[in-house]
Amino acid sequence: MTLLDSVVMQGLSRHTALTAEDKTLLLSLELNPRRVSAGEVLWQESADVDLFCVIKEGWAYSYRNLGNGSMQILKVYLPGDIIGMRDFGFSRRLAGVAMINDGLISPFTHQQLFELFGRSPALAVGIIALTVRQQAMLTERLVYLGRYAAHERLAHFLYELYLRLKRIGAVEENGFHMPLSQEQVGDALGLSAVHVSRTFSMLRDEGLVIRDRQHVVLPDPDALARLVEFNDTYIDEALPVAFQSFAGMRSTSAPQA
Amino acid sequence: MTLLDSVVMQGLSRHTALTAEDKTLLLSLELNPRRVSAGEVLWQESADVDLFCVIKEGWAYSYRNLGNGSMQILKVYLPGDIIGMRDFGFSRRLAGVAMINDGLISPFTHQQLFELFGRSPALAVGIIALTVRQQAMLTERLVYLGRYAAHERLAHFLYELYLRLKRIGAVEENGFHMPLSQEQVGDALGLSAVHVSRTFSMLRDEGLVIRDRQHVVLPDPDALARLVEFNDTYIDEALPVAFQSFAGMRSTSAPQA
DNA sequence: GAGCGTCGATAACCTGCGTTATGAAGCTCT
DNA sequence: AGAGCTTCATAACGCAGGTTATCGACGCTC
Repeated sequence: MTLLDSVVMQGLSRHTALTAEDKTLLLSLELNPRRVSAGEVLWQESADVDLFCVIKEGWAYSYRNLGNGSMQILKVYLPGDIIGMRDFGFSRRLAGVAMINDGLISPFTHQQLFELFGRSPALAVGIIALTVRQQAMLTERLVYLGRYAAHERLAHFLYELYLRLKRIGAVEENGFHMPLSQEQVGDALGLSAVHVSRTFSMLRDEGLVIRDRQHVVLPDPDALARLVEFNDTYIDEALPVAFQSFAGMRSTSAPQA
Repeated sequence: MTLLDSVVMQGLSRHTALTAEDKTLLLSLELNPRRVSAGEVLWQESADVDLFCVIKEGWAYSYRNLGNGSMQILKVYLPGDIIGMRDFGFSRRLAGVAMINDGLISPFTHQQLFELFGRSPALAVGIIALTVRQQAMLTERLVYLGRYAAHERLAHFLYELYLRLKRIGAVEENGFHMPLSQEQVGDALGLSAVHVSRTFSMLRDEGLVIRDRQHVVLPDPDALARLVEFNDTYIDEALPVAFQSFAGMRSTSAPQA
């Protein structure tokens, strides 16, 4: 259902125009898919940076284990995301990555990535743009951790998931599957599991979030968006024009407004 | 005292080998230096991304103004840092940037950057590596905001400044000039100014930080480093070998261990 | 050198969130 | 279907850190 190419290409072609050759190159990244099970650690912090992955099915998260025994989840990855690009440019992993539920991933090497970059500037630009956007999401979370209260953090987190899932067609009637435990949500938001539970109850009482086990419904997404003043620049905005020329593209389509 | 080239090149040559032509190209970025005064806003959030800057003198910070009236400082920039690369790949600024004290900056355009990238893969790799490291520092701050107490955040913040300043020769006898107000430190760490003051007093009482107005001394930096379990990977680590070949470098020097 | 504005220290008070505990509901294994 | 595990809801309690206020020290300008 979530084929690698369709998801990644959808993301890329949003930014740049892709030739048939580009598409073939992209597909070459997903030649070796592998089943992974819930909880499986793809790599640990400080491990050598040998490969990156595209998630085809399932959710994953990157995390840091801290000296005081707690964990900070840095980012949640959904189908179609590329994992590990954060470590591009380093020789050791800055964070571990683990699967949240069962899934299917396609690992590829540094080598493959460099080759793809060398052969297609358009893809290089597209992949770098995706990476930059992921960093922007991290920055957004930083702002929330620093300056917002628990209910705003949680609302923002859920709304971001909602938008990202909608883009990959995983939202139905404003509802989606959310395989994270409240403990994990807490680790992402810098809250205790207990307080996440309290905060869910609060959002429920205000009619903003309905949740039944792993199913979440946002009855009025716009109301949530207003609550968190959601800044969606980093999710959808097109590349600046200067990029197009740098990529030396045989582009036929104009960037979106 | 802090010439652009010496600082940036020092950072770059740590990662890659630079030819004479590379150095000339780099110097071309600093042809139009401009004096700026304390508090001056270099650009606002949402402004068009037209240029980037190298800081030659003075400190700056990037920030987000929030709907609830507070501000989150994302990152403090020191002499030799490149500002604005966070927005590379976007057409609007994701954050504003303002000067902390009087300084000297060298703005350069998208155009110049692309040209430099096209002419020197080594410089492209080096600059991207610098950008990636800055992102890693942001991630580190995110972890601290999420999971550490005030005294640990402050200690980490000061120790990071100490290391970065030492690299550019701005530390003398474990002391350095720190032009941030406690209000600004609070905005960076997600704390109130009052609590920053309390926390400074605490660290003073424990003999870890001595401060007199804008002068900060860390009597025992190693003790501080242990307190925050400082992870300095992202500050000094060399590029992975694969990068060297990708850059197609006429390299004569080997990367550091 | 008097007046003013900014910055920092400290105190008093309040609250949001962490911690610990308990019980209920669902999941898995046999 | 019962044992044991994990997840979640809710309550009781304590504390770290926010808020407000006051005062002193310093750095401006005229």
